[in-house]
This record gives sequence, structure tokens and C-alpha cells, in this order.
Amino acid sequence: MPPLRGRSMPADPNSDPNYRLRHSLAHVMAQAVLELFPAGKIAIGPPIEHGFYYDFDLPRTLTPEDLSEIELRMRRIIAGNHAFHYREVSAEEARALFADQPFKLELIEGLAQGADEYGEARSDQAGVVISTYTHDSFEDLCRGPHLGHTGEIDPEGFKLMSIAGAYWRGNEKNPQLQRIYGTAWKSKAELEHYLWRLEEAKRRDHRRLGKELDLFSISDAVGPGLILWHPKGAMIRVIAEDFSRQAHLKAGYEWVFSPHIGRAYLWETSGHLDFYKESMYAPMDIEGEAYYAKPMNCPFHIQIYQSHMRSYRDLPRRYAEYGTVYRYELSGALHGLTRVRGFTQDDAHIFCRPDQVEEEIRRALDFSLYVLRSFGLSDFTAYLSTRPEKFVGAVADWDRATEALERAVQAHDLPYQRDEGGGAFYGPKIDLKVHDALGREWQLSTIQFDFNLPERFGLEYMGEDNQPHRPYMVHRALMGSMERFFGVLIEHFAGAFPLWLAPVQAVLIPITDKQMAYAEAVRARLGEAGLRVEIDDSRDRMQGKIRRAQLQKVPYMLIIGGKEQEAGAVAVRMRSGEDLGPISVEAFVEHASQEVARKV
RNA sequence: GCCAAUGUAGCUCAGUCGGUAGAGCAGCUGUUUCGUAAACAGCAGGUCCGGGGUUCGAGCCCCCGCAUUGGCUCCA
Repeated sequence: MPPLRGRSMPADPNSDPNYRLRHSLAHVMAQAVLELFPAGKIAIGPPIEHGFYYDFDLPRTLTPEDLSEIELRMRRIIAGNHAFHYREVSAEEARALFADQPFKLELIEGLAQGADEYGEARSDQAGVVISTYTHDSFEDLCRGPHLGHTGEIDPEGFKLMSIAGAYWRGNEKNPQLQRIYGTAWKSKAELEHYLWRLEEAKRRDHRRLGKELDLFSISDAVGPGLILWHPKGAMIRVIAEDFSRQAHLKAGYEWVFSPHIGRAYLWETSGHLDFYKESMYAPMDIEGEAYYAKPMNCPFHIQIYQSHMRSYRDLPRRYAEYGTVYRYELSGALHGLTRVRGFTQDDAHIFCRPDQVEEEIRRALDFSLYVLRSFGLSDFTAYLSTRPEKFVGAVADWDRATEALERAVQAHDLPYQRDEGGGAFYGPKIDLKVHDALGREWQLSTIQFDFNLPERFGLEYMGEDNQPHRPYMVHRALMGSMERFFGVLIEHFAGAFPLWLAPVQAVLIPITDKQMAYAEAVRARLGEAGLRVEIDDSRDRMQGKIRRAQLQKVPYMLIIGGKEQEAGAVAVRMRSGEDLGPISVEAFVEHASQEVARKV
């Protein structure tokens, strides 16, 4: 999840004011690379979110020094003020032009057969045109559009960022190419702003802050992708879990627990061993029988549902659990807390009657937004994924479910996008992505119908008509996984957690050790009031103690000198640097308690 | 998993041409008792990621692993 790095998804030429610039720079870069490696083969080079890339097959692997050389050549080409010329060619002409460019030939064949440049079938088969753009000595198969000429590019507004391996057409069975990423902006100032944002993101990186603030670690001895929660990180998790659990109970959920492993039979019935096996760990043998670590909690909740006969009057049933699951992830995909191999979902499964679906979805979405907003996240986009080509269940059920999802989103006036055909084979879903303080998007919540498992397990309830009926089943996770959610919170707050979440809410700073006994008494009083407080009893000077507390991003520093001790007070410094001056201990308790209750 | 880069003290990092392993912070000890982001001094701290090889000699060169980082792919 490098959220600031451009995604491979091409930007839109109409809505993105930088599209032409970035696309043109991709061509300029390809020319520069071919100057350096005349035998090089070029693949594709689209504009992306913050820049552009181009994929190459080159006689040797690139080094970071090559990037400077390529940049130099690019600036030289830009200075030539070369115009971009568009022309349309026939398939034969195109084949001749790119006779020594095998990737281009493959693209041309695709175009000739009505596919687009990514090899996807196009809906508008009729209007397939093969075109090229030429500037200076470089001609590329390209749909455009481009700038008028290279002189429109600010030579100080772009920078080549990195080299990465990328499979031809993103398929790991295809040859691996070398991809050069660049970022490009209208001006040097914009580029610098972008680079500053990258630095800021680095400063907030949860992996860095996790170490600096002693929140969590990952040990080689334990294994990659497996998280150790240190006391301070665990404190935050416990607060978040307690808050959310109470909220669930108030919202009509029933709390359940389920084990970490289950028999092969369970996973055969659920179908996980058919369609999810690549993500599951090898089974363990228990008295000759295979057991699997759970990659999902649903089959267990289903067993609870099925433990006795359900009446239509019993529904809906909402089972919630912090369920720890294990999923195999490719080693190269692991990333801090946001992509791990063992994680705990704030999972729930709702079993309901068809006539309750609308209400249940609305409640689930309301609840999800309430919980996320409580954690200071307020900027959301919803993604509605609809029925794919391959699916299970009845079309009527899909339509009803999809409409319920859409109406729930609309009721909240949330910005949302439809991903037509993007649902899983077993049901439509809404994903909520949140935007953090830097505007980066993170997927957390998901509300997902399942028409598969009720069928496979033969779920039933007895209806008013004394006939068995199949319930609807909805999976949902709000924070998603505690690990990822924690990572997002760390980065969102840059480690400066709001008071209610801060693992240490205040540090008492005695100026000399004459105040130590008084500090101890103050701590006892604050602890009694439910505040998490430490005394800095090191032999540092006050300045040193303040600095340490600042670096640990502790919300309050309570300075205690002779004057405060006389007055039964503490001198309050906030981590913003603001000095509230001396106030009585009781006044501070009141002030802090209110702030905790407000969750800000 | 694949491509590339990286891996040196708890942390951040330096280490030249292959020739006795370094700094700052953190830790420990001593001195200092101080009013809003670092008191002073000393001490200790190493499987240079692991294993093999080349060499008189390897942190440095070669090979094989492991881990991390950036991508590809995938996702809570």
C-alpha cells in the first residue's frame, strides 16, 4: 500500500489536467532509454496518478545511476521543443513500423482484433483505430493524447523515482520487464510539494512510529507478517476493542468466540478448500484427522447459528467476534501492519429474513460510520460492487441485495462509485475506504452479502408458514483488521493519538526530586480518576524530561515544582507546546476527563 | 513467489584500495537538584544477517540461504 506512489490504473485524459504532460514524458523517457540501449524493447508507458512509467526489456538491469543519465537525456530532448505528431496507420503499416518491437507487435495484433492496449476486449469493436505519436526521432504506438510539443514540459517539474520489476501485462507467467517510475508536475514548485508529501508520509510511516513509540514489532524469530503488540500498542488496541465491543452490544449484536482451527470437513463444506486454498496454511494432523487454521470466521458463526432450530421470530441474529485468522500472503506482499499473515478481524455475521435485509444493511452502514467517526476518521468513499459474470444464487436475490446496499449508501450522502461486475461470486458488497490526514485512501470496512454459504451449509429458519426458509447472510467488518486499523490510526494521527486512545495520557515531571513524593500523590489521584499517567523520575533536567515526553507524543506534561506543590497544582504543558500554566489537580482531572469523553 | 536494492551496537548511520570495527542517541555509573524540546564526565556495548568459498588476510570480492525495502500480483 504505498498510497502516494502512482497506481498502474491510468489516469483519465479528460479529468486529469496532468494527463498529457505525464503521457508525453513517458514517451520522452522511452526515447532517452532507447538512446542508451538501442537494442532495448519497449512495452507500455501510461500516465498514472502522480506521474508515469514505462516498461522495458533491456540487455542489462538498470542501476540508480542510469536514472540520472536518463533524466539528463530527457532534459536535452525536452529542450529541443519537438512537436508531437499524430498519425493513423493500417495494421500492416504498424507491423512494419514496429517490426523489431515484439511487445508492440503483440499490442497491434490485439488492436487489430478489437482489444484495447491492456489486452482487454473493447465494447466498441467498431471504432478501432491504430495510431502513433512521433516526436523528435521517437515514434510510439499510441492513442494519445499528448502535449503540443516538448517545450510545454517544465524540465525541472519531473523526477525519475524508482526501478521496479513488472510482468508484461501484469501476469506472472509473462516475462518480467524493468519498469521506470517517474513523477511529473506542471512546475518545479508542484514537484517539490509532492516530494514534501512523500517525506511527510515517511515521517508518519507506522513502521517507523511503531518502533519509535514502542507500539509493536515483528521478530525474525517469530516470523514475517506476524505482529507482536507491545504494551503501549496493546493498550490502544484494548481501548479500541472495549469501545467497539460495547458499541456492538448496544447496537444489537451478540458477542461470540470461536476456535482458531477447524476440521477439514468444515472447510470442505464451506468451499474454502476449493476456492481459497492458496491462502490457507497446510493442515495439522490431530489423531489422524486434518485440521486447518482458520482464514475466516464465517463457518464457525454458521455452526453457532445451526446449533439449534431457528424461528423467523429469532431473526435477525447478529454474531460478532474479534476473530483471529491466518492467511498465506506472498512474502513480497507483506507490509508492516497493513499486510500481514495473522490478523484479528472485528468480524460479524448477520443472519436475517429477506424482508429484514434493507433495515439490516442500513443499520450496518450507520454503525460502521459511527464507529469509524469515533476514531476521528471522517472522510469516506463507498464502493459498491455488483454481480459478476460468474455467480451463485438467484438473480432476484442479487438485485434485492444490491438495491439495499445502494439505498443505504445514498441515505448517507456518501460519495460512492459502482464497480459493475466487481462483486465476489457469492454476493454484492459495499467497501468503505477512508481518507486519512494526508488524503490517502485505505480500505477498512466491508459489508458483503453471501448467497453461497447459506446454501452450502443448508441454513434454514422456520417461517410463519411453518415451512423452512433460507436466511440471508451478511459478513461485515468495520475496522477490518485490528492490525491494519492500528496502522491507519498511527499514520492518520502521526502517532499523536487523541487523549482517549493515548497509551500514556500524561507524564508527571518533577523539577527536582524534592517534589517526588508529591508527584507520587498526584499520580495516585489521577490514576484513581482513570487516567494513564507516568512519573518521569529520571535524573534529567526538566527540559530533558519535556523533550522525551514530546518525542513520545504524550498529550499532557504536568510540571511539578515547589510552587505547584505548595498550591496542590500542576503546571500543564500540552504536546502542541501550549502552556496552560498552573491549575489545581482537581481541575486537571475534570479537564482531562471531559476530553476523554469527547474522544478528541 | 518474481525483479531490484539493502542488511554493521537496542536505534539512526559512517567505515576509503581487501590490512587492528567507529560516531551520535539510548543504557549503566558518578557528579549536578535545575522552571517549559537534550546538564557534565566516565564506562560498557559487535555472530559486521546466516552458511560456504577465494585470499597470507574478508564488514568489503564470489556462491547459496534468510530478512527488510520499493515494485509486480493479491487483499482485511
